[in-house]
Amino acid sequence: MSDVRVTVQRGQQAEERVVRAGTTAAELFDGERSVIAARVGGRQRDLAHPLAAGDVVEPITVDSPDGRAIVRHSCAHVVAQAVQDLFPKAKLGIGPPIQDGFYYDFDVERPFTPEDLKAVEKRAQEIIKSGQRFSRRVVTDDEARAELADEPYKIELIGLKSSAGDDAEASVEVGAGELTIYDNLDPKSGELCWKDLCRGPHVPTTRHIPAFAVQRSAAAYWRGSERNPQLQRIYGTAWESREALKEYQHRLAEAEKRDHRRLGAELDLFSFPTEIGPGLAVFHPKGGAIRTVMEDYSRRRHIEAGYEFVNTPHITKSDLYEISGHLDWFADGMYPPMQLDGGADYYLKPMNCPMHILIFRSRGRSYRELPLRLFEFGTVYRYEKSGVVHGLTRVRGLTQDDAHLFCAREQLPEELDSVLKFVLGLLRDYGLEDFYLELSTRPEGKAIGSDEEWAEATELLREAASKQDLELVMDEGGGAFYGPKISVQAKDAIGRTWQLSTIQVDFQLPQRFDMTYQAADGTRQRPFMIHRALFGTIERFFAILLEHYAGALPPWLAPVQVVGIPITDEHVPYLADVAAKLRERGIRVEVDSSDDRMQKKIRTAQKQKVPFMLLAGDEDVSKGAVSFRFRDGTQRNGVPVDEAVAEILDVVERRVQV
RNA sequence: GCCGGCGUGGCGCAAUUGGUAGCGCACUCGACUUGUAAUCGAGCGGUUAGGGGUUCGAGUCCCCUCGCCGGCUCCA
Repeated sequence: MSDVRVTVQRGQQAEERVVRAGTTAAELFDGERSVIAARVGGRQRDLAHPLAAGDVVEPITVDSPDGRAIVRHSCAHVVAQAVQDLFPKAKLGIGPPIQDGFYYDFDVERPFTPEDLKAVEKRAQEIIKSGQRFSRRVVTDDEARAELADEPYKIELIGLKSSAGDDAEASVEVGAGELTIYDNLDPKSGELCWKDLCRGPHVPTTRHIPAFAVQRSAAAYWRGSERNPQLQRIYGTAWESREALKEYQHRLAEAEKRDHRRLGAELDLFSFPTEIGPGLAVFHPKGGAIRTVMEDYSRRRHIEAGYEFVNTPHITKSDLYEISGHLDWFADGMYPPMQLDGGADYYLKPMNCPMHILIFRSRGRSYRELPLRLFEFGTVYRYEKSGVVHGLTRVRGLTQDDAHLFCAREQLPEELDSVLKFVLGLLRDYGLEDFYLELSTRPEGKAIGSDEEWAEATELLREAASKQDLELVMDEGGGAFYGPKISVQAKDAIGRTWQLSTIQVDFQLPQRFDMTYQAADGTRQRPFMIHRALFGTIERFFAILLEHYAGALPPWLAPVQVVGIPITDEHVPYLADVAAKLRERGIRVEVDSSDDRMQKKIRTAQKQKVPFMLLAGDEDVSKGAVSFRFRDGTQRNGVPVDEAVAEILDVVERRVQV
């Protein structure tokens, strides 16, 4: 056998190695237990892959993003094998790795019960322990069809591969080019235990799945279309170690504690009375206090940035949405109309833009007025499908902090740049720091306007986005029907991303509504329109902030900023005086004069996540002082009242977290 | 909209094989007056989401409706 020369690449370091021809990646990384696959010439391969002369080989370790995905993909196979062991009639769908885990879809006679899932997890554990080998085998389409005659969904995927090439939804199973089947072989006898159509790669044996858990089951449409049959999907997770799995489960528990629906009830912020209807929230006094601060600060900043405030009604005749085109696209998502005034259809308003356009159109407009920036906290109603309403993040009645900017063509680049800067600046003031931008382009098949208009609008947005010194991600086909959009994606305190602000360039509605202004040369010109929501919706942004801060809002946003806690009843009047001083300066302060003991009052305020507790007993009273207790449990005693007031005011005015 | 799960006082939970609803927190009243996360006692509060059925008897079993939860689809 001849020798071949290969390059082992580790990060920036490359190492030349001479090995026997036919040497596998596994042999190359012999003894490196964390290596579970390799990238050969840029393509992910099994460790059993034989190397060829000139190959550049990179190890893929189990704790890398690619490595985890491979472990999860392999674990999905094990779960599928377990399911078919326990439910021989189950037909396989697809089973890809996803963020933090994997799923596998099955066509089964009845949905899985919690007990079924326990049994599946147990069986999967046995399979993992048995150390079955993942063995790759290239097959022709016809061979695959013959072998998988009992797996109708797999057959369909093979058909997709030959017709559509690299179909995204089928890619994990069949990939592009050659078709492969992975056999799971018994380590001792070599006997075939299970097999699945799959592109791979996989870990060498099931023992290379260090830690996993079956999480839940849910229905999912085959190939993501509601016209297709529903399959039963099992979600699971897998990690490089038991510790990593534990940490992940801990993260899930933390996220659950931050759930805004839970915090909303615990902190008495809002509720969804069933008497009102799904997706229709009421804000309680404390939630109302937060909203008011959010809105007031936003208003102030909008005034500073040259916006003008408008107000528009909540219902309208259908004409508006016929002209705008919303009725063509979104009639299903609107509340059905009421017939009034002898036959006119009145709709609850699902969008503010047409109304703002009518304000623009209410009189002749001059170029001197542009850019005209109209802003409104506009409440709209959308008939979201019953299965999708979710806390405050997906509701049926919502308030957009909606602005429409009307400007001349040559003002667009400057206006887009400044609105992006404005948006990002304001989001930072609310405590979000980590952003990236997403550019959504024309949605195929459901868009109005010419290719040229779309291209121009998209390019304008791209230029504005590229000036912001932020990562820009493309979202092909994700735009609205009337124009492309930039969305601002923000990461929260536990690393989840939320789509917040959207900025859209719209060439269409100004045409549809025949908007004009008079230019300097006396001609009539068509204005350009930018749609912009900053929070997106107040309700949703409220929820995001609540989860970001885990309910412990920074003092400027906290519904109750200060609670006075007397050591005994005698000290209530003294604290009432302190509270009055704070209240005069606009601080939201309460004195707990209940007949609870002082310790209990501290506990109560702590659980309500109040930023400042001010305690006062004889010692403080005699010195004209108060004692601070902060949310983290630390305290500062004997602070002169004026100093305490000044400190609280300072923190609130600077909008910092404590 | 689709699939599955769930629905017990304001909140969190309990109630052996169907036998007639209980606890903690909160709330009200009383006592206590205390220096940094729960004082003690008493009391109020439920047609077990709503409706129908099976049964001598239903919170427990069956059906329908409503709502919530987890997903899918959707998201102007």
